[in-house]
Amino acid sequence: MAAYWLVKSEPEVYSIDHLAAEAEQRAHWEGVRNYQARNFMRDEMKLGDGVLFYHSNTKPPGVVGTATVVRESYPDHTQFDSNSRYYDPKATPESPRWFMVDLAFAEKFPRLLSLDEMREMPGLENLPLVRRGNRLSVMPVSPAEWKAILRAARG
DNA sequence: GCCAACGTTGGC
DNA sequence: GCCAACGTTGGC
Repeated sequence: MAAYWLVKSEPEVYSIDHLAAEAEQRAHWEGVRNYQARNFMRDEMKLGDGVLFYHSNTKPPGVVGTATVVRESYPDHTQFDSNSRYYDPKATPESPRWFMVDLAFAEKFPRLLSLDEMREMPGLENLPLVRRGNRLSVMPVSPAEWKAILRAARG
């Protein structure tokens, strides 16, 4: 059975509309530079998994839609590119440190489901997103949480 | 723009 | 291997 995830992105950098506008509506999920988030992508995200798309650093922050994992993990090429803001001088092609998956656009919700609303919803207490001080940019979502969020966001 | 939270780095 | 300094995230 497919698993579920949530990924964060600053919409000014990369929004769900950017993803929907890509060729074939799919893109590399590059630039993740946190080990815990990387491990989820590298080891656990599987083809066909569902992904909640969250807009951070915006007013208000919240979940705006969903995507699907269409390619499992492989090295993030931006770690080798000294011109990239994601360059990592300690990474080599022989021993890559950072990984990414490919995501395809699936759905844009009729409205943004805000972080505040999710904090009020029963059943999301264990979602890292709603925890104070949380900074994880890729996190697992349980089937029950997924269902509750979709129901609330679709109205 | 501020700043709390927290992950990472590097000196020892 | 500890931990202070530092940098980043991300809500507000």
